[in-house]
Amino acid sequence: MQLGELEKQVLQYLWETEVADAKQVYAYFEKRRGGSLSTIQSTLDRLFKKGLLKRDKQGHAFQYQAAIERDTFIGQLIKGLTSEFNADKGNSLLAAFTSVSPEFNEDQLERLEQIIEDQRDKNKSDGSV
Amino acid sequence: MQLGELEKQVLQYLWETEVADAKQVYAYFEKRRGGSLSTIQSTLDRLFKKGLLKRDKQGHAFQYQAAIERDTFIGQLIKGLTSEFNADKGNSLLAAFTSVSPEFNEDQLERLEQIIEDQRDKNKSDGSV
DNA sequence: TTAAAAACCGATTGACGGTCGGTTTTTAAG
DNA sequence: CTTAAAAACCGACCGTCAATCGGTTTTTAA
Repeated sequence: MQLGELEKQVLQYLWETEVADAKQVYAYFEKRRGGSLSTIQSTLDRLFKKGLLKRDKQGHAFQYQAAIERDTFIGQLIKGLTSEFNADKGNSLLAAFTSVSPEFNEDQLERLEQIIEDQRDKNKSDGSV
Repeated sequence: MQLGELEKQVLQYLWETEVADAKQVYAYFEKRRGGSLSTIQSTLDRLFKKGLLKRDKQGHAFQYQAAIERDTFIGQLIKGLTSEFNADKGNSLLAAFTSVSPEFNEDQLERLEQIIEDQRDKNKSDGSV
C-alpha cells in the first residue's frame, strides 16, 4: 500500500478524530499547510478508494472514518514488507525485532511475553484439532 | 526508503550472491525479464547512491555488494514505518506482533523469548550505569 | 423552485523508477 | 604510445501516481 505524505497525515488525523467530514479535515489542515478544500476532498476520496476509509452520507456531506485500526494497519504493512522481500516472515520479523528491541521498556517486554504465551497455547490447540 | 520493483529485486539478488558486477547482475535478470545492461547499471547506481550498496573497482568493473544486511534493513523499514505514523514504537510493534504472531512456530517463539530475556538484562544494566 | 453546499471530473504539475542510446572514461593489449 | 574494447556516465524520455485546484454536476434544504 503506497501512501503519499498528505494521505498519511489525513489518515492519522482520522485515527485520532474518529469521524469527520471533508470540511472539518480541511479546517484542520488549512491552518498547518494551506491547500484547498478540493485537495482534501480528493485525498479523502483516494483513501476511500484504497479501502482505508469508510464513509456514509449523513445529511449533506460524507462522514469519513478510518476503515482499519492503526495498529492493524501497521501490522499489515510490516507483513507486506517481509513478503515483499521474500523473507521468511517469522525469521525476518524476529530479526527486525532484535534490531528494534532496545525501544522496548520493561512493561512492553512483559506484554510481549504474554503474547508469546497466548500464541503458544493457540499453536498447541491448533495442533490437536 | 522508497524502492522500485527492479531495485528490490536487484537488492535481493545481491543479498544472495554476496558480490557481483553489473554484467553478472545483468546476466541474471536478462533471462527472467529482459531489459538492457544500461538499465541494470543505472539501477545499481541508484541503489549505491541510496547507500544500500557498496562498490569498489576491482580491475575493470565495479564490484557491488549489499551495504546492509537484509534483516537489519527490514528492521529499519519497520522502525521507519512506526515513526512515520507517529506511533509509539514499542506499542505499535507490539500490536504488529499480535497481528503477525500466528506466523510464528514454536521454535521461533522460543527464540523470541530469548531475545526478550537478553533485552531485559540490557535494560537492567543500562539502568545501573 | 432555487441557491448553496458538496461531490465529482478533468487537467496539470512534480517526483521518481525504469529504460536505453550515445558519449566519455578507463583499462589493458599490442 | 596507440588503440580497441569494456565499462561508466549522462541525458532524454516514458509511465505511474500523489498533489493540486478550477469548474461542472449533483444533492440538499430552505
